[in-house]
This record gives sequence, C-alpha cells and structure tokens, in this order.
Amino acid sequence: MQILTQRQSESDVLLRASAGQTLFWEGDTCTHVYELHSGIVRGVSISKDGERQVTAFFFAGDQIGIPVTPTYRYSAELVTPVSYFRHHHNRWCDVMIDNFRRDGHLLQSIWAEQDPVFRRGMLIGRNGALNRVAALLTLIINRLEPCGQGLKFPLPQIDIASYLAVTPETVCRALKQLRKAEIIDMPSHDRLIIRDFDRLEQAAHSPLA
Amino acid sequence: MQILTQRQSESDVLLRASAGQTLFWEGDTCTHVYELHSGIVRGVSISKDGERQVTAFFFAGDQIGIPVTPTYRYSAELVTPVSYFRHHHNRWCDVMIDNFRRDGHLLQSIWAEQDPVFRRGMLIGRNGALNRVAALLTLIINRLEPCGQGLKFPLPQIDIASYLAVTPETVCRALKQLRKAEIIDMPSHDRLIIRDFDRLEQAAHSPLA
DNA sequence: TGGACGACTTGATCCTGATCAAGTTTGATC
DNA sequence: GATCAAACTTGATCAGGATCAAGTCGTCCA
Repeated sequence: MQILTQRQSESDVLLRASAGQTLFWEGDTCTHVYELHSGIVRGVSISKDGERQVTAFFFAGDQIGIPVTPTYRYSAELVTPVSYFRHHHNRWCDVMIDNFRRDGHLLQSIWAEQDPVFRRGMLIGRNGALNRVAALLTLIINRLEPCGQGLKFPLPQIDIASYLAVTPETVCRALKQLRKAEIIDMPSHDRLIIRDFDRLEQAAHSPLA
Repeated sequence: MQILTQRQSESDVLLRASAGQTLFWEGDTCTHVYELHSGIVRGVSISKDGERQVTAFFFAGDQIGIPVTPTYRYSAELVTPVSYFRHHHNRWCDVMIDNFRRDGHLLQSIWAEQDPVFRRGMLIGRNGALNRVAALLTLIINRLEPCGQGLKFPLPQIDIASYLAVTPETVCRALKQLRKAEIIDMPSHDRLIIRDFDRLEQAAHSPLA
C-alpha cells in the first residue's frame, strides 16, 4: 500500500463522491489512477455474454485504475461514499519509475490491485458456499472501520454474492449459520462483530464443526 | 506479446526442458523472466489449506515470472516439452522501462501474464460446466499448433478440470457432449478438430441447442 | 405518518455436478 | 509383445445450491 509522495496540483486535492457513483468505466481509456482515502469501491466486469460480476473490493489506501492496459479492465463503483486522490496517469507512471530506480519496487503497487482478483479466483475455485463467505470475511475484516465494539460492514449481500459466485439467498443462509454458530454477530445489516476469529478461519476451509 | 529485443549473453540461448519439470516455484524469489518459445506451461497455486489449483495456461510467445512481487505467485509446470529464453529480471526490467520511455507501453506485458488468471475468474464465476469447457476451448484454440487437419491438444483433462473448477469426470462428459453435438471432434485424446466454431462460441455462454 | 421500494429472510422444490465405483484405453518400460 | 500405471470413460447415487415464491424489515421521501 504505497502512498505516492510529492503530490502536486490536482493530486493534492481530496475529492469526494457518493455511493452509487462510478469512478471509471470498464473499456474507457485510462487517464487517471485513483488513490482511495476512505470508503469502499467494488470492481465490476461484464463478460461477453452480458453477465455482470463483482471481481474485487477496494478499501482505503488502495490504488486503482493503474494503466496496465490502454483501457480500464473493470468499472469502479462506489459501495459507500468515498474520498480519494486522483493522479494523472503520466505523472503516476513517472513517480513509479523513479521509485523503481531508487528501491527496485516498481511493480508492487500493480500487484496490489490485481491481488483481490487473484484471491477471488482461488476462493471460488473451491467448494462450499459457507467456506467462501467465511474466507471473504477473514480477508476484509482488517480493512473495515471500527464501529462501537464491532466493525462497519456496508457491503450489500448482493455484491458479496456476485463476488463469491453464489446467489444472495445462499449468502444470507451462510451468514445465518455463522451467527447461529456464534462465530460472528450482526446487530444490524451493516454491523459485524467477530466473536471467534479462530473458528472463522477454520470455517474458511473446513465444514462447520 | 512483446518479444524482447537486444538479447545478450544468457538471454540469447534457447533452453529446453521436458514435460513435468518446473520452471519456478510459487514462493521462490523472482530471479528470471521466462519467455516461452514453444510448448505449454500451467500455472499452479496452492491455497492456504493446501488445495492445488491450476490458475492459468501459457503458450508460445508468453512471458511468465514477471517480478510484480518479490516472489513468484505460482509454480510454472511444463505440460509439454518446452523451449524458452530466460532473462535475468534486472535486465528485463531495464528493457521494459526503455520500451516505456519510447512508446508508453510499460505495463502491457504485465497484463498479458495476469490476463489468463482474470479470465479464469470470469469463467468459473458463471454457471454451467459445459459453458466453461466450451469457453476454454474458444480461448485457447488459436494458441494450439496445427496437426494434420486439426490441432494438437496436449492438455490433460485433469488440468482442464482444475482450471475450470469442476471434476475430471465432468470435463470428460462435457467434451463428450460437444462431440455428440458435432461441434468438435477428438480422434485421440491429444487431437482436437473444431467442426463448428460458431456453435462452440454459442455453447460458451448458452445451453446446448 | 404513510407508502413504496429495495434489500434481506425463509421455506419448498428441483437439478446440476460431485462422489463413488467399476471399467477401458493409452502409453511407457522392459 | 507383456506388464503396469496413469489417464480417461461410464454409470448410479447423492447432496449442495439454484430457483421459485412468499414474506419481513428498513429506509427514504412525499
């Protein structure tokens, strides 16, 4: 999670956008790299047959829209209100190359953006809806903001379902099982309390005990 | 598929390895970028719970092992005998940055390596074993070498199954359906004839007519 | 305050693909 | 060629989720 240094002009301004807006669209020419300061973004791709899939979630600190291709590979839709910095991609590339010349870490930030996509592949390539839901929770709970004694959890189940390649009903039932097993608690739809992290990690790759 | 220019010393030597060998292991420190000259390689990742998954196939012309992280993200196992060039990764990065300064295409080759992984996610995020098998075929047939009136098709069904997140039995049955529908033909396990490409593309995202 | 909409919940049924269990073919080795 | 192991094939059964169909809850807005 490398924060760009030497911000100048536009890059210094903290911008804001509200839930439901889109930072950039799949297929558009890459012009800017977005650096999230707060909030949650979902990456959405449309396959050739028109199927819409959530392929990644991004959180505060993530950089998205890195021009690995001439056009964006996914649309960046705001799950929550978001504040962010916007870097023109020419400038961003210059800074990145300078960093590389200094410390050889040219490519790390690229991987950071690809990582959630890679993780999704490993996740949904395995059996068990409950495993997938538990695994997703373990992956994101350290990216969620605290809220009282728990965490803010603003992800709609419909997005979770798409990311995990199951139906929303299945996500709902999986969360219910985790609640019943007293592994998690959800006082409301957008609050999450981890009651037993160890058993959550177990549930991520084994049937519930 | 950008071929490196200005090969020098080691990079000029065409190396060979036989099926079953491994070019590099997941977790090893990135030292070289491999440029495939012929043959097929599978990318294999092990998830935390020990599950082995084929996450990508690579073919002649592909560059693999690009150091986007300090260590390799997957193991590169040879499906067939392979000939390849091996570039020390420092030299490779230098060449890539020079290319970027010239034509701005710094990052394209990085995406080329990530693309099969991304495609897999989109593929297995959708329903239907038959769809997946048909879709995989459409993706790789233009990378297979001709063989008589058909194509060489050396991918073991067990690898296809892992890549598509289904069982080998299911792959077998799907191929059988495609044969029965006279969309493809397989005179032997390692030969593939496309009888009707249009219907193959349809089968990639619709139930069989 | 009331109403409408979207998200979530719950239950009943169905179906695809996993699993289990034999076979059969293939290819490598001697 | 004979032998063996690995890959592929085929069938029968089973289970996990998808699907379909109502509900309930919450929030936003008039």
